[in-house]
Amino acid sequence: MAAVAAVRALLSLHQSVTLQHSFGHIPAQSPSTFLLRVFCSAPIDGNELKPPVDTENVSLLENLNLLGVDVKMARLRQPGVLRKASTNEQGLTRFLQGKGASRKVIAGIISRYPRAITRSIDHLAQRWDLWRDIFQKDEEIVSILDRSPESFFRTSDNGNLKKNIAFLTSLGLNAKDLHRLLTTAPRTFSNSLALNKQMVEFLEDIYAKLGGNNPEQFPRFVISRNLYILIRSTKRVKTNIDMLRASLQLRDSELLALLEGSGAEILDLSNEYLKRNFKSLNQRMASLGCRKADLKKLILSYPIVLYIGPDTLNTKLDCLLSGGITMKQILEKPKVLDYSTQNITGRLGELQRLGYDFQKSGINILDSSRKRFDAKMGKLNASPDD
DNA sequence: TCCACCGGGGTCTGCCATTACG
DNA sequence: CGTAATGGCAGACCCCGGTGGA
Repeated sequence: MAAVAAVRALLSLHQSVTLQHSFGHIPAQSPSTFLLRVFCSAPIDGNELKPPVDTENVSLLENLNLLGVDVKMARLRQPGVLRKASTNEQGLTRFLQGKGASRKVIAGIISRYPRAITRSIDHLAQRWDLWRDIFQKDEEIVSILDRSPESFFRTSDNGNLKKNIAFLTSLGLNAKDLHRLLTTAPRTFSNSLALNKQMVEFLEDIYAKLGGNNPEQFPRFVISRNLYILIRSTKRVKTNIDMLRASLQLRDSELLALLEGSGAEILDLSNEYLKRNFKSLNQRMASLGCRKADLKKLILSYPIVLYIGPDTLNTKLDCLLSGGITMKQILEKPKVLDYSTQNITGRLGELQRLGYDFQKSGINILDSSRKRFDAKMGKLNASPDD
């Protein structure tokens, strides 16, 4: 998801700017003058507002600096950790080094989730082994810690982790599913067992109420379709389901079919986002002369359409319509909306150059892999009047 | 041999608020 | 009380290929 990545980058840029701003009154200085300052200011800590550094563990700060940790960032995130009398940054570092993590990665981990240095070696080893039950190589785990240190370190409850794995397995998730889940949504495994159970029970419940036949299969189905579901709140999922049911006036059987199909993939969207996308799609279709029934049919047959933001969706529709494709064709083959605007535009251009007639030949050609599309283009180029 | 149908796969953290705990 | 643990939130698509029927 390039868009997400871009937003992330913007966010973190913003964060680092605000961070610099909020610490603007502390001039950049070497570790030694920094420590000197701490010592000098310590005796005179009156009742005026003072930087939090006075009570911080000075030798800890020194260690962290040596490790290349961004202490400012750490202080911003979990200030309490820097005041602790005894921590395990050395042990953690050796441990992670032993697993193949670079200095830089380790520093990044501590900077972003300082509490990591409060975990004991025994704890770390045990947790690592539990993750290794799911991952084949230490390397994979290191890359996840690098990506999301919090997922691994946020809780110290290894028993809970063990129970989660057992619970997820009991739902029918196999080794491959667990691997995908832990790779994609590692936070799931740090949830309390109760929280995970709550979502699973919620799903079973809804499914049973709608008259589904095998409620015990349903959670596994939803999870493997939507790996993020367990790190969302039941409130969010419920609100989305209610919203879809109400605005499309779905019968139980229709809602059930939706949830059993690709509908599972849009359940975790934020409530506002789903609403906004729905509204925008509704408006656009109305302006194109579609009926309510068309909208309902589209969403039931291709729920993913609601995943697409208003701007992207409208651009895609514009491209397709101006390329000589009708709304009717799109409604019959909504999967064409799956492809990126860039992909669609590029293909439309290529096809136009060949004088491809969508009314005659349909639009299936747009829904194909790059390889297949190119193969088809090769053929069309060889015999253009086909 | 072709192509429509269909399902699967990648991908997602870092922060804040609240509650639990000592 | 301070810190630790935990829950929740915003953010916002794309692509590939097996397969069975024509």
